[in-house]
Amino acid sequence: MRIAYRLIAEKGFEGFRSREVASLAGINNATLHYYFPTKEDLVRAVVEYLVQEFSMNRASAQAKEGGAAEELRWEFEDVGIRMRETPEQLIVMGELSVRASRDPAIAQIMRRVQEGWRGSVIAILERGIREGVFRPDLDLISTANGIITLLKGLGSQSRLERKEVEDLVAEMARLAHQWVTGPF
Amino acid sequence: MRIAYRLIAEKGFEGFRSREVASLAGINNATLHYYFPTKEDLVRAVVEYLVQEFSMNRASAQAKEGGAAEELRWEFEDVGIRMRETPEQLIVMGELSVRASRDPAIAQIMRRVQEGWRGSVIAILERGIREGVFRPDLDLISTANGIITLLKGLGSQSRLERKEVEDLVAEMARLAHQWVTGPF
Amino acid sequence: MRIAYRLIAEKGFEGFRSREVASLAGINNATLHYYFPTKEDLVRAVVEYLVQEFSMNRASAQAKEGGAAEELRWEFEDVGIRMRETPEQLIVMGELSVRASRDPAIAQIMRRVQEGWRGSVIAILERGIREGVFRPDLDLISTANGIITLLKGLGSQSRLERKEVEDLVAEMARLAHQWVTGPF
Amino acid sequence: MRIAYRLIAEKGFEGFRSREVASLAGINNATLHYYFPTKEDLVRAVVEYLVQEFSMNRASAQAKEGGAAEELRWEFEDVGIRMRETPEQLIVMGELSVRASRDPAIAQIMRRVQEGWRGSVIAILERGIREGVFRPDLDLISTANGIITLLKGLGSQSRLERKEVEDLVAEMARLAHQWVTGPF
DNA sequence: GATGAATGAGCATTCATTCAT
DNA sequence: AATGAATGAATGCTCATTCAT
Repeated sequence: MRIAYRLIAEKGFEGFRSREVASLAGINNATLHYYFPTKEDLVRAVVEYLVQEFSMNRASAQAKEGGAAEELRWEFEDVGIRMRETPEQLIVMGELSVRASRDPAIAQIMRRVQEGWRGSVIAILERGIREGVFRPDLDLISTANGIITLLKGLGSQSRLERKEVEDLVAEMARLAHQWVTGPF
Repeated sequence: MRIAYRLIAEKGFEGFRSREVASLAGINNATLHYYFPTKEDLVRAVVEYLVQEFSMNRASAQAKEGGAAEELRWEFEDVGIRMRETPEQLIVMGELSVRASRDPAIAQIMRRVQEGWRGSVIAILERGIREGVFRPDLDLISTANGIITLLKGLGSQSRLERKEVEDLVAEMARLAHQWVTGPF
Repeated sequence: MRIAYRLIAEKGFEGFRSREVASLAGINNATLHYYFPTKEDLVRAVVEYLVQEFSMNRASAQAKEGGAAEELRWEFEDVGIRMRETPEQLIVMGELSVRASRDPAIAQIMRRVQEGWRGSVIAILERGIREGVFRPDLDLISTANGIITLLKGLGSQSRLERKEVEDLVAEMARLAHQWVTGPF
Repeated sequence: MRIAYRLIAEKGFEGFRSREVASLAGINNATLHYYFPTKEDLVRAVVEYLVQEFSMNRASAQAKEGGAAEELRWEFEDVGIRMRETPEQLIVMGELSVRASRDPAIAQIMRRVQEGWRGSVIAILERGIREGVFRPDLDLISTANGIITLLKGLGSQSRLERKEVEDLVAEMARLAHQWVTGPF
C-alpha cells in the first residue's frame, strides 16, 4: 500500500499500474489481487493511508503549548514543511483533489478531510477568541474557509523556489493573523 | 479539439480516450488521427486552447477603467466567475497542474502561464503604486506571488457551495486589498 | 514506379508503403491510386520494370563478338557486375523469389524470367557445340539448369567481400567452362 | 513457436501476424504476449529454432563413416533432401536472407550460420586432403566459399521439378568432386 | 496464502483504399 | 488529372482481472 502510494505520487493515477505495485513489492500480481481484489480497493487503501498521514504528524501538534496565534501560525508552517519534506503528500492530495470531481467516493473522502481540517481551524479560532487574542466577532465558518483557502493556495505553489516558499509561508501566516486579529 | 477539452474535463487524462473524442465528433477514429497524428498532439492542442481561453475573456479586462484597486478586486471576481460558469477550465487546469510534475512540456507551459499571470498582477501593483493607492514600498514579486497564492487557493475551492464561494471571493479580495494598501 | 522499385530494394515488401512512394514522388497518395488502383498493381509494374532491367543491359551482349566460351564466361561476369554496381536488382530479385512461393502471379513471372534465362544459356551452349568448343554430347536442358544454379548461387553471395566475390566469379566461370568442355 | 515458424514459411514476414499465431495455437493473443513480450521476441525464437533445425538433422552426419568424398557428396544430398522434405526451411531461410540486408541482428545470425557452414565444409576439405583423396594445394577458404555457392544455388532452385532437382544434386556434387580432386 | 498462466476488452496507431470535389 | 479528407479493418500491445493449482 505504501508502494502504491509512492507510485501514485511518482506517476499519477494516469500511469499507476497494479502490476508495478506487485513487482516493487516483490510479489506476484495475482497475490496483490488476493489482498486488494480490485484496483479501486487498492486506491481506497492508499487514500485512507494518505488521509491518516495527513492528519497525523501535524507540526501544529507541537505548537499547542503556545497561544492560539502561535497555533494558527503553525498551520502555515506545517504546509511549508510538507512542501519541503514530503512533497508526495501534496502531489497525491492534488491527484485526489482532481479525481474527486469525477469519483464520488473520493469526493466524499476529500470532503471529510476538508471538514476535519476546517474543524481544527475552527477550534483554533475559538481558542483564540476565548483567549481574547482574536476578534470576538469572527464568523467562524467563513473565516475558517478563508484560512483553508490560504493554506490550499500555499500548498499549490510547489513549483516555486524554496526561498520563495518560505517567504510565502510567512506572508500568508501574517495575512491570516491580521485577519483574525482584525482591522482595528 | 473542443470535444477533447470537454472530455479531459469530464474524465481527466486518466480516462481520456482518443476513440471517444472521434466518436463524439461523429468521425472515424482514423480521421481524428489524420488531424492529430498522435494523442499527444491532440493534448497539446487542447492545452493551447485552454491557455488561450484562460488568458482571454478576462473579466478584469473590462475593469481596466476603474482604478488599480478595482482592477485587483476583479482578479478575484474573475476566478469566482470561472468557478461558477466555466468550472471545466479550473478542472483541466488542475489536471495540467498535476501532470506538470511529470511532463516537462506541460510544466513549461504551466510556468509560462503562471509567469504571465504574475506579470499582469505586477502590472496592477505598479499601476496602484503609481496612482498612489497602493503602498509604495511593496516588494512587487513576493506580493504578486502572494496574491496569486490567494487566487489559486480560491480556485481550488470548487467543492464549496455557490454562496460560500461568493463570500470567499469577497473575503480574499478584501484581504488582498488590505495587503497592498497596508496597515502602515 | 522507379521510386517504388527503390523502396522495395531498401525496405523489402515488408516495409513497403504506398504512401511513401507517393510522398517521394511528390504527389498525393490518392493520385498514386489514380494510376495504380491497388498496391498490387504498383508491385506488378515494378516487377515488370525489374524484369526488363534484368534482361537489358546484359554485359554478355557486348561479348557476343568473342566465342561461345567467352560468352559463357560473361554470364558470370555479368552477375558479378550486378552484385557490385546494382545490388538493388539482386535484392529485389531475392524479394520476388521469396514472394513467388506465395504469390502465383509473381511465381509465373519468375518462371518466365528463369525460362528466358535458360533459353539464352541454351543458345550459348548450342553455339559452343556448333563452334566445336563445347562437348557435343551435352544435355542442353540439364546443363543449362546447372549453369543457372551456379549463377544463382553466385548472386546470393552478396554478403561476401568484393575481393571474395571476384574470386568466386572466376571460380564459377572456370567450373562452368570445365563442365561444358568436358572431362576428356 | 513452431506455429510461428510455419506461418512465416507460408506468408513470409510480410503477412506474419501475431494474432494468427495465437489463434492457431488456440490461445488468446494476450497469452502469446505473455510468453513473447514482443513480436520481435517471437521472431527471434523462430530464427533460433530454425538455425538449430538447420544445423541438426544433417544428412551428412550419417555419412561420416564414408570417406571425405562421400561426406562432401552428402552435403549436396542434404540440400536435396531438405528441398524435398522440408521446403519451409529453405523458404524461411530465404526470408531471413532477404531480411538480413535490413536487420543487423538477423544479418549477424545469418553470418554466423554461414560461417558455421563454411567451417564444416572446410573440415571436410581438410579431411579429404589428409586422406589423400583431395588435391593438397586447395585454397581452403575460397574452395569452401565456392562449394557453398553451389549449395546455395541448388537451394534456390525449389521451383524446379523433383526429377530436375535430383539431376541437379548429382550434377553439382559431381562438379564439386571434380573441383576438389583436381583439374585433370 | 501464493503463483504462473491465461484472458477479454480495449488502446493508440497504421495503411490501403475510397470519396467528394 | 489531382487532391484533401475520410474510413474500415486491422495490428502489436497493455492491463486489470480470473483461474487452476
